[in-house]
Amino acid sequence: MGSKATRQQIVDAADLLFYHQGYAPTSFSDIAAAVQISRGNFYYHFKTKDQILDAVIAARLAKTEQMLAGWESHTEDPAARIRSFIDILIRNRSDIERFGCPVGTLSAELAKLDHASQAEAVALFTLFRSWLARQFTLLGRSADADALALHLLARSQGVATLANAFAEDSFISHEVGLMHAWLSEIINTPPPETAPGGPRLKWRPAASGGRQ
Amino acid sequence: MGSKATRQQIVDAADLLFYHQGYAPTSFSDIAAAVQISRGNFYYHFKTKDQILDAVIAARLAKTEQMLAGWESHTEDPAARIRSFIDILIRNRSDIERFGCPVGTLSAELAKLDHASQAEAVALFTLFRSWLARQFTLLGRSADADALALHLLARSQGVATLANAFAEDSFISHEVGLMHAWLSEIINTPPPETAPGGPRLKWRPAASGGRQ
DNA sequence: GTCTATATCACGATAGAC
DNA sequence: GTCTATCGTGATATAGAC
Repeated sequence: MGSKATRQQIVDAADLLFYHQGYAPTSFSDIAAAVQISRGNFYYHFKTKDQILDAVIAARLAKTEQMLAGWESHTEDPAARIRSFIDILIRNRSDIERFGCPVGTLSAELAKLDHASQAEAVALFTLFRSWLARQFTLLGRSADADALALHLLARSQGVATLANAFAEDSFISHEVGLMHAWLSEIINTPPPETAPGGPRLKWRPAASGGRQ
Repeated sequence: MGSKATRQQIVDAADLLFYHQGYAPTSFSDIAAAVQISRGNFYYHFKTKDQILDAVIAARLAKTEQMLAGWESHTEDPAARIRSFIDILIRNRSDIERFGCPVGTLSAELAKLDHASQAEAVALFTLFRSWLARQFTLLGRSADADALALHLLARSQGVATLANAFAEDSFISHEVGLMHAWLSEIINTPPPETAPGGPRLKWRPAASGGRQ
């Protein structure tokens, strides 16, 4: 087993533990035990705990970029891409009910700790924010694309927080339904600061080429 | 200075520190330093850190009940009461941008810690939830009052989380505007599972007695 | 009720053998 | 690259003087 494999194992284990337990409460011993290496060996790969955090955030950024790129390549329809985002809440439901959203809870924890890497954690949010804003722009909402992106991000964050607190059966699916309805209304509503009858959609469904 | 005063000082200081730093990262020394007493004296009032947490949660519950009762006594209009809830985001904006929502962040942290008092932290959410549901019931939405309460709670939680991450000028006020608009739409929309023309509002504004 | 002093332990981090 | 052994610190918590 090479060094890269061990380093990767550490990052993966830390990623999971930071999500499940939080950053501050997770000790080197916890991570070392999960990877089944000694604490001493640990310091060959990372000098400080902060370095592990940075590596975990970098890994999450890369993984998230990959996911967003995957959604973009999967369909040309910006609305369908946004629906992929909304449905994260469904796909990750059991994890969210137990541990909340990995982005939101890490950002909140680092903010309280006044941690130097908080800005990098927020970059994870920015990744979603920019990507969503791009999709809304493609839908002809360039004027308020960023506001719509923030709104949708906030909605999903709130659902994650309350699902974590209450973990009730139909709450997430109900709220996801509301978010889909909201998106449909956005699509069928003229954008702000544009006279009715003006350019409505920058994106139009292809005649018959769409997968869906 | 009597013992009750010292105990109260400890609870107040712990309340603030748990909000600002989080529960786990806050040490006895931090609290003792804030109250300016010795660590030894500390243990005369609280045997364990968990006991302080319980006292802090109990204090928050009492304070929240008082706040909600105050809103109820201030106006008979359930919609105005709900607007008081929404506007917390405005009133506490600077704190929320720095530390997030005290209810949501504590609940999330205790969930990750698998802490025994997590249920009591969730009780804080339940306080708002039941209160909001009662107001929606008064508005004639008894069929979906709880769902509306959860929805509004989630919206405000999401706004708090993103305001904490980004802390941008107009985000909170913009989202609060959307929440007010949503409430107005709720009021002017026939409730579900009730035929149009049926009972719409259980509460009606007084002929001229209202303050607003 | 408040203090000083101390016990005990886990933490992050280092040194050095292999 | 991995290990054992260990240091220094700060944490919770206790004991006992005042």
